[in-house]
Amino acid sequence: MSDRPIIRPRTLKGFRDFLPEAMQAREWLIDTARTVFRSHGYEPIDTPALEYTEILLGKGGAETDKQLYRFEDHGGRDVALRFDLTVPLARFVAQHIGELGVPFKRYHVGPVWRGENTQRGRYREFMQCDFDTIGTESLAADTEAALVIHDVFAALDIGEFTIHLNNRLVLAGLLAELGLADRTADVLRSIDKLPKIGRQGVAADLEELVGASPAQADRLLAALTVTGTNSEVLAQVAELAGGAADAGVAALTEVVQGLAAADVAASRVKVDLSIARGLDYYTGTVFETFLAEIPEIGSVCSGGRYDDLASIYTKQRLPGVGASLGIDRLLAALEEIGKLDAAAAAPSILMTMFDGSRSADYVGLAAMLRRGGLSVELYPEAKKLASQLKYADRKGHRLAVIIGDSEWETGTAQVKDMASRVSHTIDLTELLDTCRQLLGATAG
RNA sequence: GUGGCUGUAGCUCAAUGGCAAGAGCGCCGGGACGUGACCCCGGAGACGCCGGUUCAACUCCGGUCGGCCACCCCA
Repeated sequence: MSDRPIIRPRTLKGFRDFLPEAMQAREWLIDTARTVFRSHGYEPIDTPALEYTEILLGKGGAETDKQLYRFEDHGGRDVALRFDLTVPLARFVAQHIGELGVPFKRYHVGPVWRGENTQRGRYREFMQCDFDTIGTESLAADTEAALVIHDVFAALDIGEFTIHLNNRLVLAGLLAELGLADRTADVLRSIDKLPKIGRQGVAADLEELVGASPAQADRLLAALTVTGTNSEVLAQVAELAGGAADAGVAALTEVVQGLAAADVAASRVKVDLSIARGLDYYTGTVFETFLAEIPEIGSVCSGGRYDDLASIYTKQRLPGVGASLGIDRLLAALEEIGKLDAAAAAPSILMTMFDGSRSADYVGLAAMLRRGGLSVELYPEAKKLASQLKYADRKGHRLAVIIGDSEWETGTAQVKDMASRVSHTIDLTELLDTCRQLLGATAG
């Protein structure tokens, strides 16, 4: 015993520990996404957490905008932690595209860091999960990206969802037609508030902040709030834009038709011209994904097409399309609507320990069961049985194997079904079969 | 970045300017000493940190480090 003062255990603001329950949910989510990515031919990559600051900031990048964790390393280099996975991807493809070839499809799951203020669902260290196709302008890649989003959410089986589609060219055409093209960024920021402050609010915003005339605001909002089936919406918008949006409308049409051909339910795809976010950055198709049960948390998977990923690192033009799954936001949402229970991967058998001096025998039996394809955890000490069973209960084990002095003497074992509390006494030689049978019987 | 709220056992929450800070759940032990529900008994365990006011602070004030909420900003 030392009387040294102890250091208070704590984590930095915005940084989190993950307990097993939370971590299992994360792994389930990421594993599911990974399986879908691979099924479409996306390959995994990783890049360093730390990069040269100039790589991350690019030319004249505003450090304050990115809330960089930036410092000088031991060799005097100016370095920083990555704040997203897109910039590292740009550097990565610029550096390796020669050996990779195009099209290059990758997914990347990893932590990123931003020193910004924390709030609900926003941390300083958080996980991003991106997938992108680099090096092709074909709309087939856009369609595939949307299809991947669809397949991920279908595989997660967490209720209905809708992928909202827009195309930057449609809005660009509309704005050009209305004479607002020179104020695109401001207009987009206002449009973005549509769900929050409503049509009246945005109209006021457009007039006051952007300087649009009431007529301009009205025409723009009329186009954005067109309703109907996807093809009806597209037809109306084409008309409202007077032909200026034709390229965007054609692209959207092709993606929508592609998804239909892949048997994606029409209810899960919605052409939505009010999606403005990210349009600054994207140049074509734009996606956002909403969960039917909990739309208020916003998009849980967003992305789109960009013309040129890596122009600051290479002269080769590298267009691409991809999206990012909001892991933290999605998990928070699933917890809220109680969809995380199924995620707990329960181990199946707890081997209790009665006599510490025979621990080798318990180890041997547990190993035998594992060779038989079962998951077995051996309790590490000969604590009283009630404690061991309680532990089994807490860990979600379905069976407990109990072998004490009397069982050793008779060459038997007790196999206890945790749920029914029924204990079966069987011959030791039947242990594997009995466990298999009980697990099979209670599984369905 | 701005404003508001908040910080008591592992968790969720009480009370109080003054010698002994309570509960439920959880944990440990026992009753039934080899069977996880329930019940009974017993036990361990806390005022985030620093400073100030005061005869006296867990309680008031300030700071700090966290947490929550709204806004701002951004994907």
